[in-house]
This record gives sequence, C-alpha cells and structure tokens, in this order.
Amino acid sequence: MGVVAALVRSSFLVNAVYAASAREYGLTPQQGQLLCVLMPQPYGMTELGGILGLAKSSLTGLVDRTARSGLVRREADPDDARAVRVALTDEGATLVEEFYAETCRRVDLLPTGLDEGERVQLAELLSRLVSDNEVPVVFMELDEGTPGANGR
Amino acid sequence: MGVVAALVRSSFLVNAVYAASAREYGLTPQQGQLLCVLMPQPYGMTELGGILGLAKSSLTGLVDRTARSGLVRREADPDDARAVRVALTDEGATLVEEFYAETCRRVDLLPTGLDEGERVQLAELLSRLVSDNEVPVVFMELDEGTPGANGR
DNA sequence: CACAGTTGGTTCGTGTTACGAATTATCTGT
DNA sequence: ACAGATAATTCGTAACACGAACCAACTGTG
Repeated sequence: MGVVAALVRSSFLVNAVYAASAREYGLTPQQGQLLCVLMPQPYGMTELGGILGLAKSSLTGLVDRTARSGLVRREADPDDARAVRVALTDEGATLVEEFYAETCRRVDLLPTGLDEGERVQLAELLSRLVSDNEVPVVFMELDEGTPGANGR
Repeated sequence: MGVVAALVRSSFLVNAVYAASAREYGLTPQQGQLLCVLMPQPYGMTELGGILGLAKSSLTGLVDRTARSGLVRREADPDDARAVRVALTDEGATLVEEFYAETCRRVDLLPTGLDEGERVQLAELLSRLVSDNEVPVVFMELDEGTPGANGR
C-alpha cells in the first residue's frame, strides 16, 4: 500500500474510533474535540475557530449546544468586552477527562500489531508529518493518559 | 509526541486535506468518499453502509443527494428485485477521477519532510495498522494516481 | 405450497454540523 | 473623534446522521 492510501485509510480508522468513543460518552465527535481543546485552558471563539478549522458562525452553534448540555460555559473576557472565553464547566472537565483517557486507550490499541520499536518509529514519523504541516493542537499530550505504550 | 497523539493529529490533518480537496470539486467529503468507493465497481446500499460505516437510513439520503447532482445512479439488481446497485454515472466517473488524483497529489505532499526511505517505512507501518484493524476499503490503490512517491 | 421470519431499502422526524451574509457592539489607530 | 478593524451572534440554507417504523421481496422449513 502506498503512503497516500495508508494515510487516508488510517485516518478513516482513527476517526471511527474517535467517533465511537465520543458516542459512548454522549458526545458528538465535534463536541468531544471541543472539550479536548479546552482541557488545558479556555479559548476565545475566534481562536477556537482557528484551532478546529471552523467558521465563526459554525462555532457559535457548537458552543451553544455544548453549553446547553452543561459542559462548557461562556465567560466574559476581562480585557475585551466583545470577546468571550469558552471554558469547561466542572461537569465538562470531569467528562472530558474520562473521554480523553478512554479515547487514548482505544487509539493506543490500534497499533497492537507493532512492537515497541515500531510504535516509536511510527510516532516519530507521524510527529514530523504533523509538525511539518502545522496541525493545530486538537489533541495534546498529557504525560500519562496513554497507558503503557507511548514510548515512555 | 506519543503514538496516540500523533495518530489523532495526523488523522485530523488528512481529514482537512480531504475535505478541502472535495470542496474544490463541489463535493462534500461524504460524497467524495462515496464516489471513491464506487470507483472500482457498483455496490448495494447495505454493502455501502458497511464500507462507509453508515446506517442504512443515512445512506439513502447521501445517495439521493449525490444522485440529484448527477454523479451516481441507482440500478436495479438483476438477482434481487428489492436490491439496488449504486453506480457512478459517466459524469461521476469523470469527476471522481480528477478528485481522486488531486486528493492523492495533496496527501502525497504532506510527508514532504520525509525522505524516500522514511516514506516507505511510514507506509509500511500504517499499512499494517490498517490491515490489522480491518479498515474497509474507502480509498483504494490505483497504481498511478500517487505521482512520484509511493515507493514505485 | 404456504407462511413466518429475514433481508434490502425507503420514509419520517429529530438533532447536529457547517457555511456565508448581514448585523451589533466594542476596540484601535490616526 | 471617528473610520475602520475585530469579536461574536443571528439568520437562512443545506447536508449529515440516527433510530423507529414501514414495505416489498426473498428464504427456508414444514
């Protein structure tokens, strides 16, 4: 299989795993992604749009729906009366922690056919792919959280 | 970066490229995917649902919309009066050929930071990931179509 | 052959996702 | 002070996705 087909198919696979995991936590993949982005810190709408690759108008709705289910909250930006900071609620923080851990667990299960050295190699190659192409941080590193397999 | 984050982010990246490419051909990502699946041969609705990971009812709509824009057609299954075979129209075949080629070209551009040996290695590792996890053939191999870089 | 059960698809209702254009309110630079 | 830029929202539209209910054609077992 060529590198192109391999990339496209593996991305399809990871997507499916992500979506299935989200679903079990009562989240849509987009809501899950939003929560994951917000894990380390709150963000403004425009910033979020950049990270998630969405138009502002798309984001308003996503945040609305996620807020309606009590997982995020709009806070006023102290420095700019126009702006808003989207932050996790306590409930959202709890939920995303579980969702994130479970998703990591599942994704981590995908390369079980690879031995440790190969996993490291794959991680290294993909990392370069990602950093060479300026992918926004839609899924960060949390030290633990990837039980027993991320190369340290 | 651990293998989990690398997988999730690269999949986000590939998705974005796929979606952008589709958009330029007037396709939604889903329609693009449908067309790509149909490239080698027609399929029944149930089969398509399995390949694309969609519920039957979701597929009806997708095929409806894609048919409405003249890209696919429902043909009667000669062996089963209930069943339907979804096939590309001439227009759809032409379009998907271009879309597929362009998408390959773009995805192929992603790992430009890797040398030839690394690309081959990445392809090999991801191929195993994909085949170990029984990913449906949402994006096949077409020999040429991945200009100048898929290891032959 | 008959008919219960399965299978292939569609329909319907609901909610989510995504966009662009237009709008409002606040900020910024000159 | 005020013309623009910027942060968000609203609105209208279309696509997407699901489950439940449904219909029609197939299948196997008696």
